[in-house]
Amino acid sequence: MTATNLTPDQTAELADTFRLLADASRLGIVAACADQAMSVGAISDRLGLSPSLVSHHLRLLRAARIMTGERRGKQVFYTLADACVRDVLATMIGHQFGHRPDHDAPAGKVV
Amino acid sequence: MTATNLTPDQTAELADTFRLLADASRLGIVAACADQAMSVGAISDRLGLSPSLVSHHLRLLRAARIMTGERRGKQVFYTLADACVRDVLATMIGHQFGHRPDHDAPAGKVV
DNA sequence: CAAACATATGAACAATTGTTCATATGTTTG
DNA sequence: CAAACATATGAACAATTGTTCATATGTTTG
Repeated sequence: MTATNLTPDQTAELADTFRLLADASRLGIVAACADQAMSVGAISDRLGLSPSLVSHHLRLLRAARIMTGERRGKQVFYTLADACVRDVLATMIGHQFGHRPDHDAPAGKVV
Repeated sequence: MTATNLTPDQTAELADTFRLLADASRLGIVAACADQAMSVGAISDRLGLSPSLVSHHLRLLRAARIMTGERRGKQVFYTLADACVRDVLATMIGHQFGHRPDHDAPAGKVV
């Protein structure tokens, strides 16, 4: 399946997945849990986000099956649900950083 | 560089990139141009989007250096700027499709 | 069982953003 | 140069969404 042949439905679904990675708080949560499972409180502390906010975001990530949570005592530990997002992150990190994107190129003259 | 060690700035920057892929119209444009350069009009026809809308989106994709345009006569042909997005798309398409995501899992009981 | 802790949820609001419509800019052809 | 075509841009609006605050649910410990 090549990227050119995506059905509108597949495109929309894929866009939905990207949308969940398209917020700094949420992406931070995902990245923080990429290597080891982390409790909500630990994520909250690490990223400096309120536990409530982290929980809200985790709900979205759970619903999209990007992350899963497992309760251990009072705490709930979250990890990436599968290798997919990890791979995407690895690809992005490998490419993205190195050439400065320097936002907002003048758009007038294209050529 | 592991995903866990992203600085807040890097996280925000990466999220910005994901945000551009997080809209069905824009992702459709990117996917359509993944294999060969396409004119604005051709993209517009293929996806059933107004030329104006396509142009607006292309401006964002250009500014983020995800796509580049080259004028040939009256038309401007667009392609992916580098292999990065192509790789990300390939990774996503490889993983994502096959296991139905079936949105909105009940969130109450985590375990 | 009550208290303390950890996480989850709902409502409300500000802010962002995708789309449309009208118009401008750039390019070729008669 | 005027007309026709292709693309780009700006303003305006509806809709989506991230965050906060208050409160609820779940779990352990005295």
